[in-house]
Amino acid sequence: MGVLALVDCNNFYASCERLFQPRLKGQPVVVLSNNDGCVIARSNEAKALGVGMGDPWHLNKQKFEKHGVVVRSSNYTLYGDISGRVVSVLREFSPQLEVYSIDEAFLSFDGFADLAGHARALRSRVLQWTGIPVSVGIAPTKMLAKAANRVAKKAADCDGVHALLSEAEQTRALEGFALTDLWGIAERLAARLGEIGIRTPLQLRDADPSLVRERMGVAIERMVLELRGVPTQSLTLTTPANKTILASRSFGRAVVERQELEESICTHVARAAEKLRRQNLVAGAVMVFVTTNKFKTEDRQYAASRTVDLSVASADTMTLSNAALTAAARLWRPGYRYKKAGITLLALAQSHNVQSDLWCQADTPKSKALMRVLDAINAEHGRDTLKLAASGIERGWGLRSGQRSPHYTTDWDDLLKVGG
DNA sequence: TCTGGGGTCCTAGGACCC
DNA sequence: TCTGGGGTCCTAGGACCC
Repeated sequence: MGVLALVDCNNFYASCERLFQPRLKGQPVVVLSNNDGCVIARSNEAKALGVGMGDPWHLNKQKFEKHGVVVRSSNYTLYGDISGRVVSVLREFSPQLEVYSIDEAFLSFDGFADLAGHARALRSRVLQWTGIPVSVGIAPTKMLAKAANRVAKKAADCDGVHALLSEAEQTRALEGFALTDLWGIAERLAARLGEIGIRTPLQLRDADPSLVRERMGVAIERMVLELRGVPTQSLTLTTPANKTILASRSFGRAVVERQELEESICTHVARAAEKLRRQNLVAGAVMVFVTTNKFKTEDRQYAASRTVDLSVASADTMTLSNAALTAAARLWRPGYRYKKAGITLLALAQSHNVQSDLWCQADTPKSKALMRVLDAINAEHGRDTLKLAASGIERGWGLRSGQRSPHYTTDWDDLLKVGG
């Protein structure tokens, strides 16, 4: 039987802030989202004061002041850096490791005799070397490891480590859980499960899997199996490439001018393009979206998105931001008070087929030569022979092979020869 | 005045193409 | 008179996670 450990950093962002400000030890600390909008992390002391996840800051300022809550703006660069350090310590405790999020990792604990002892050693070394406290849940499946971790965090007497290996232990732990304490079940799903008579984690575990599948779908059936100790999700040892890249921000105040919206779109394009480039990907489409302020119910509401295909060769002067602005023009409606805008890069593909010397600036002699080559090839062999994809570089182009591309080449000079 | 940002997966209808 | 069906893309929305 395989054994997994879920290692979860306690109050991660708040713990990171404490690393460099030892005076915050023992103090209630909260970390705020972008724009200092709402609470996204709380120290135990802040939790004890009743500060909730997602609480808006502007509605809680007085309360925070009254209780001496230390408020920090978020610093994701710092958190990412510390996360990397934690993971490198974890790797010393198991080579089979899945980084699940910025503050969590699943480790295979197969082959270790003293599981709890191994976990305690891990815990103290992470604390010693990085200063971050973690909790460890040990169980045969991811879902049970999540549950075990929850117990480890809650129960003061288990020293940050808890194992759910036997069915008796699992039953005892799940008895204290609500459905929504389970990984993957939130309010809506819990309500739907209630409709078919499933109101507790134990009822879910003991339900007929095929019936659950029929009524609730395959995802919930897998949860039943995982709760029984039957793994349905294995470790993902290598980080899969992103399928989408999103860049968005809320405006500090309502935006009514088109130009202001367009400026924000261009900023988002630049940030998303940076991420795209860093991951060596190309985008096949760009989607732009806007929304009004859903909290202002007296405002007229509007939410829309428009997508522009980037794989069409005809638009030889189109850059990523041109494409995004084209999409923005299609969804722009005057008279609304916009609160949020963003872009998503879609249909991402690895750009390893694209050699760096195939990248060139748009509107340059090289790019125009490239366009002539493509036109010639496509005229001769059909328009989809080669496709052009906007690159991650703003104002740059790269080549991506089409579905049928007998003339595909990764060499710039070859390509120019093909086109005559 | 002030309520985050970045992801995944799924579903469904309409448009459009062949 | 009988009036297809499969596939893909786009838009929109739902649900969940950290």
